[in-house]
Amino acid sequence: MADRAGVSTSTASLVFSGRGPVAPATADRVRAAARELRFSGPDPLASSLRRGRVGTVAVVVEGPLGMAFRDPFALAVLDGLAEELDAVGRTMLLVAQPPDDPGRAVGQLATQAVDAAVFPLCGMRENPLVDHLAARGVPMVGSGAPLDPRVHHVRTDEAGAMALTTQHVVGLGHNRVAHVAMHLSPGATLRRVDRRDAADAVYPDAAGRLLGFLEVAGPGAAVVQAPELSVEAGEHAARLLLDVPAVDRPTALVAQADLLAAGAVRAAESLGLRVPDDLSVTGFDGVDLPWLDHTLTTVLQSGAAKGRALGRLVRRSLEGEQVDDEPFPVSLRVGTTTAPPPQG
Amino acid sequence: MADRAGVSTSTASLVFSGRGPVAPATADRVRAAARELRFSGPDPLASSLRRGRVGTVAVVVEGPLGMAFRDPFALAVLDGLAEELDAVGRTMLLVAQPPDDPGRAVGQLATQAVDAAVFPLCGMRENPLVDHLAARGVPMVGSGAPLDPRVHHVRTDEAGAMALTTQHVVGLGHNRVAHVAMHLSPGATLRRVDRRDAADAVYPDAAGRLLGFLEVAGPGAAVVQAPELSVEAGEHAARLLLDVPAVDRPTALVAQADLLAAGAVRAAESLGLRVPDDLSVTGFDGVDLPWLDHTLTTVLQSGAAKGRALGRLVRRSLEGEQVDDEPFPVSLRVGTTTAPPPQG
DNA sequence: CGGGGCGGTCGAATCGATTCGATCGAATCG
DNA sequence: CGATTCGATCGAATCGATTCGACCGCCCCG
Repeated sequence: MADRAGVSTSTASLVFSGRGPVAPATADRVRAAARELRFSGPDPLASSLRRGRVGTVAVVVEGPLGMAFRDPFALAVLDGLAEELDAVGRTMLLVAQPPDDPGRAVGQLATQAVDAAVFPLCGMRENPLVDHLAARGVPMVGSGAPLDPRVHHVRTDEAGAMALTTQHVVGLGHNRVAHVAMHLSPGATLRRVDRRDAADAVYPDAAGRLLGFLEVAGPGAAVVQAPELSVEAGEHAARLLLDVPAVDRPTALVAQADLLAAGAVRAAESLGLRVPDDLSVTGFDGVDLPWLDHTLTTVLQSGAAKGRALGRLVRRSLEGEQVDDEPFPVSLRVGTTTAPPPQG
Repeated sequence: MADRAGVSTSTASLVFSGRGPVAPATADRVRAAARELRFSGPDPLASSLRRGRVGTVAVVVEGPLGMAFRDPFALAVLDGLAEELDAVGRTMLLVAQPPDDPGRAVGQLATQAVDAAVFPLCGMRENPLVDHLAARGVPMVGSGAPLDPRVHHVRTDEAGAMALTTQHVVGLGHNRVAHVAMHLSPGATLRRVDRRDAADAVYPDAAGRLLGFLEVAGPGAAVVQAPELSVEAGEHAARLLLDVPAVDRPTALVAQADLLAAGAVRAAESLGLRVPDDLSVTGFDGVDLPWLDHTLTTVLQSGAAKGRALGRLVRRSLEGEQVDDEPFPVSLRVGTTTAPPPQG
């Protein structure tokens, strides 16, 4: 402690925080003494303990970081969130919550002080972490379906959004429309699914989109679940749907994510199908895929804007405001991957 | 505080930390009282203050998060790091350090308690953050050139590694070999650079690789600097080198990163050049590019392994060991993007 | 039967700030 | 010239644990 400058700790504190009235001369003496003693500011821990806030917001992502951030959309959300949190001097504590052991994260966070927690990607239902944080009185915000009333949400109408692209291809005249869904639960495998699977789903965004699709395409439409959110997974899933006799082959593939849609485009090309002439493909998110030689027809939602919306919710919770869920708008972008179905 | 269970705070602490000897009956009473009062464990802040450790490691990345993590290699490093830190119960505090205002991050971290700091991607030289953290006595580790003696490094021989691919294409018979470099300094622009630029570079890894290339290819070889690490930037840079009369056109492009190399492949294809028949292309890192129809000839370094190595260095620093810099091995992977130069 | 050792519990000091109320001198005002 | 106010500074309580040394029975062994 730098009270070697001939002043009390109280005054030194006043100088560093810049709060109370301090004579300029005294302030200079304190700063000089601090420099001399190589004192680099007040101890963050002690300071936080007294003031009751840490300046840290937990960001919970599922599974390995490398996997979660393979999705450009997630990155954009993170960016927007960081921007908004930066503005109020908060930093992000990254917490990975492996789907196969969601309790681990509780142990991790139990010893961590945080001002708030964000579940930026749609969380699962019945997350033990939510219970823990609620007990500690930590405000929580998330995006995705409004699952838990203790979490404030940036809400997307997943079903309605998914209906946008589905409606678009149906409107183009397609009547053999199939669906590539994201994984509905942790550890999901590549397989066909249907309406009933939506009810058991752990991830409500995937389930919501699935229902939105079936609503428009009809309950009999073929659906394949991709085990993870990646181009490869999308390719495999699409191949399962496309590698059949031509008469049964869908003429349009509606995917739940751009990454999956990109995989579908690749699958089509490797099977000798031209997009969009032989097959229409749609995605979801509107991310930047510079290596893809098409502009995907997709549901446009700005990841950065979503991240900022989450950030604003955090800020408001931190200021003690009563916050409501906030709707998040999406729109249809018609690209170059959809066209009327081939003749005959 | 849950000493309503009829015990002192000391005993309650013993129960929660599981350290001292406590009668099973007492422990149960304490736990019951805790549950009853909805007490969710000791306050992390107070606990950290007393014990002197927080369980948090700062991870400093340059620029917007979304940008930093666009590079799959960076993600892999992060994953490896997370894995190793997880094992010792440490979480990661993400700190963005925008290159145009490196001082910002100091303000951010000044109010944050951390046990250690990691500069996972090669940091810049003369980082003010390093001064601040050194003053606080926070151990630091990083990868990249061993710039600052206060930072312990996982060290890669950038020049030697870059020589690997360069040597490979020269060995195949190429004598018009050009180079696509990463940005050498913040705010770099797409332009030709040469040996002299390496001396002024802020990012020593890019500079090291540039020197390694020139060492083998000769000081007269053409070099273009890409302004950022992305496929698009690589494509533009490559186009600058390739879109010239055929007699002047390089027959091999040696890139400093796989992302740039992928861009170079795209540039070649859009110019009607076949890879590897008309043009050989090499990369650096060995990341997974599922959408690329080639296996890049590249310098293989495991991002996950590098992250784990960083994590181990952190652990050892935390245990108070005297740690040395650690060399990190790389190897040449010959893929399908290199071949002897076209005849004539 | 008495002393040594041990398991269990408690008091009190400590970690390093923030902050409220008190104090004190000087300046202002009537 | 006395009373009031204001600005600057200081003391002490507080935030909520951890942990060391002390204390106290009880058991075991000589």
